[in-house]
Formats: sequence, structure tokens, C-alpha cells
Amino acid sequence: MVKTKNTDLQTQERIFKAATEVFEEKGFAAARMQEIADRAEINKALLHYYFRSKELLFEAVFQVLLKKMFEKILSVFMMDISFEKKIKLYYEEHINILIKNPNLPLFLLNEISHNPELVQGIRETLRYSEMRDVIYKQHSRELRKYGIKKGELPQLMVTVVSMAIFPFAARNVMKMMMEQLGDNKSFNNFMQARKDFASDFVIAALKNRKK
Amino acid sequence: MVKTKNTDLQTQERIFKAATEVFEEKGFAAARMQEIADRAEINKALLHYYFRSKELLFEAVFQVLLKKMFEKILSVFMMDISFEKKIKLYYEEHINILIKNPNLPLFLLNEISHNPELVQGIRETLRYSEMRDVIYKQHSRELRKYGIKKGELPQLMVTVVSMAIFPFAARNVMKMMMEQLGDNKSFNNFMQARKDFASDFVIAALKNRKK
DNA sequence: TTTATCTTTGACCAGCTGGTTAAACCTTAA
DNA sequence: TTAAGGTTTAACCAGCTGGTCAAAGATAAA
Repeated sequence: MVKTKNTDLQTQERIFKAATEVFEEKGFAAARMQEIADRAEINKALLHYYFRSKELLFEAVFQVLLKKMFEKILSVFMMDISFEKKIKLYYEEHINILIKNPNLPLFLLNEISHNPELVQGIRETLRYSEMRDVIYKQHSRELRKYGIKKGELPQLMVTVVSMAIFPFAARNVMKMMMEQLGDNKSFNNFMQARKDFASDFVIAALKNRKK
Repeated sequence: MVKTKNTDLQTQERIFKAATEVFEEKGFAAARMQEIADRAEINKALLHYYFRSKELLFEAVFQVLLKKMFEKILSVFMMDISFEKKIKLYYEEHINILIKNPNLPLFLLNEISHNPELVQGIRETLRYSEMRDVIYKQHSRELRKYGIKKGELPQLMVTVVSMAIFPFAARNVMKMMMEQLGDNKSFNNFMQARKDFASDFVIAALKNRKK
């Protein structure tokens, strides 16, 4: 309970890690408690000893994965650097994270859409309105120059993040396309190249907008 | 069997429609045969009479939804019009389809990622390499002008489609952001506005690229 | 060593899930 | 009217799923 033995933490961490893997791969509905127990190499009853139910275990895992997804985005967009640098840094950092966690986007989008109550967790983690206000204050001059009105900021933000996130969600479709192409570039190479392509694309679009 | 009575088709169609709804909403793993039967207002055993198993029923539904997603994209990008017009028409048509089927993107991406064998169906429906070749032949002049090399075409294509598809996949997250904003625009208004935003954005980026 | 507390386990269970089956029902053609 | 074949149903089933529980095992303090 209060006393934290070595073994306690080891076991709980092993369960948590196994649960993360299984939930991320299969999603909540297709995930099986038995499989989590097997991967953690423990008895199934132990799962319920540490995390009362499948739902509670899932929620614990979900919160951590949600933060893994959004904390970096938030911190980058809150930084006090130029908008151009921010875009470049965002793609660099976020694509790196997603290369390490390629299942993250589809997992999060899917669970959120199937269980709207999870959205509450996002409110607290993403803090969108805060981010939006900071961005608009910091970059009012640049955004005006680019002809982005405050009402259009969501359009721009969605565009920016979709260019990084969408390819991971569509990863299997893309892999198929690349095979068919006889393209030797791996998916990861594609995403490495995308860091520059995406930032150049966004900057170019902004600099040449109809005003 | 061969004789097609009225009632046969009506029943089979009712089952198919109900199955489409349930699979699209819940996904394969969380979908329940009983719920499909209830929505079709028939006995559960009838599902197995018309479609032998859950898997077979799912595959039938999946193929139709896959075509709903991709046929329009394919036909637009195969048309003999300028690249700019093609981009505009693509967003107009595809966003219209997705507004009518908002769950389609997440459903397809998710099922494909959880069941790689379904990719075969995409090969036949999407015909990516054919599309890519046609695009590159038709627009070699324009693409050269924009400084898009053949190897970069996938980057451009993924960018274009992600701007239309991603917002639907992230629909619930976006709805939350809009509420928090106190924004009265509905999600559909956002997507209507996105038709112009996206095409202008892509065209602007192309016209101002580093070469 | 003893004792109290925390961990871990095997065995078990109720309820759900996809799927089957035999019988009833309906339609149609002879 | 009747026989045949397709359609629909209620009842049923085996296997899986999340979850429980009593007992055994480990740990550390007294």
C-alpha cells in the first residue's frame, strides 16, 4: 500500500507496459485481459488486484498515451520563437515521437470517437483555447501578414497537424502503395522526408495566400 | 436461391443496411450480431442464413464502404482537367461525400490497420499506381513548374487527401475544441469552409515552392 | 520464530457471443 | 388443393470474457 516494495512497482509497471502494448495494438474492444496477463507474465487475477477492472486499466493507459501525443505539441506551440521556426520544430519533434509510437494516432482517434467521455481528459491535456490565444497574441503580426484571420486559425492548425498525423493513421494503406510502386523508401524514410516537405509546404502556402 | 422474391431482397437489404450502420459506428470487434439483427428487425439466425458468418457479413459491408470512399477520388483524379481544377473539384466532391458519411474515414483506417488482409481490396479499388501514372503524365508540365519531382508526388498526394480526411477522423476532438471556443460554427460549416481553404492553401503552396 | 500484511495463484463462475438446428411458416407452381 | 422449396423463428449450445475468491506464498517487523 504505502510501502513501495521493489516487486510491487516491477509488477505494476510490467502490467502497465503490457496493457499499453495490447490496447494500442488492438483497441479497447478487441483487447483481452488474458493477453495482457500473458504478456506481463502474471496471473490474470493480478490485473484486477492492481487495476480493478478493464475499464480502469484502460483509462490509466489512455491518459498516459494522450499526454505522449499532445504534451510536445503544446510545449512547441507555446514557445517564444517565430511562427516559421515553430512550424519547423513542430514537424521535427512530433514526427520523431510518432515514428517511435506509430499506432498512437489511430488508437487515440478511435477510442475518443467510440467513447466521447474520454474527451474530458483531452480538455485538460491539450488546453486548446489557451494555445490558440497564445499563438494569436504571439504571432498577430505574422498571421496578419499571411492574411489569416482569427476565425481561420483552426483551419490552419488542423492543416498543420493533419500533415504530420494523418500518414501514421493511414500507414497500412501507404505501405501498400509504396510496395506497389516498387519504392524502396521505407515508411520511416517517407516520414523523415516529410519533416522538410511539410514545413516548406505550409510556409510556402502562407507566404502566397490570397488576402 | 435463384428466384428473387420481393421479400428476399428486402430482408437481405435490411440486414445489409443495419450491418453497415453497426459496423461503421462500432467497428468489427465491438459490433454485435444481435444488435444488427435488432436494427434490421429480424431474428439473429437470419443473419447467418443470408451471410454465413460475422466475418463474411463484415467483408461484404467493408467492400461497399471502401468503394464509397475511393471511387470518387479515383474518378476525379483521372479526369482530363487542369491540376488546379482537379484539386478544387476533389475537395468539393470528397468533402460532400464525407459529410454524408462522417464515420467512414476512421472506420476504414481502423479496420485496415487491424486486419492487413483487407488491403487486397484496396489495391483493386484504389488503383494507386494507375492513378499516379495518369496524374504524372497529364500534369508533367504543371508539376515541373511547381518543382514537384516524381518521387515527391506521394508527399503531395498524401498532403492533399489528408486535409480533407483527417478532420473527419479527428471529428470529436475538433467538436470539443469548437465548444470550448464558444464557436457557433458547426463541424459541417467548418468542412464547408474547408473546401475553399484547402484548395487555396494547396495551390498557394505549389505556386510558391522552393525549386 | 511468529505474526500480520501484502502478493500471487489456480480454480471457478455468470453472462455474453457467434453460431446451429429442427420445426413452423409462406409462397408458388402444378 | 397440395407438394416442394425457400424463409423465418425460438430454443439451444459451446466457448470465451471479465471478474471473484479462498488459499498459498512472500516479506518484514516484533
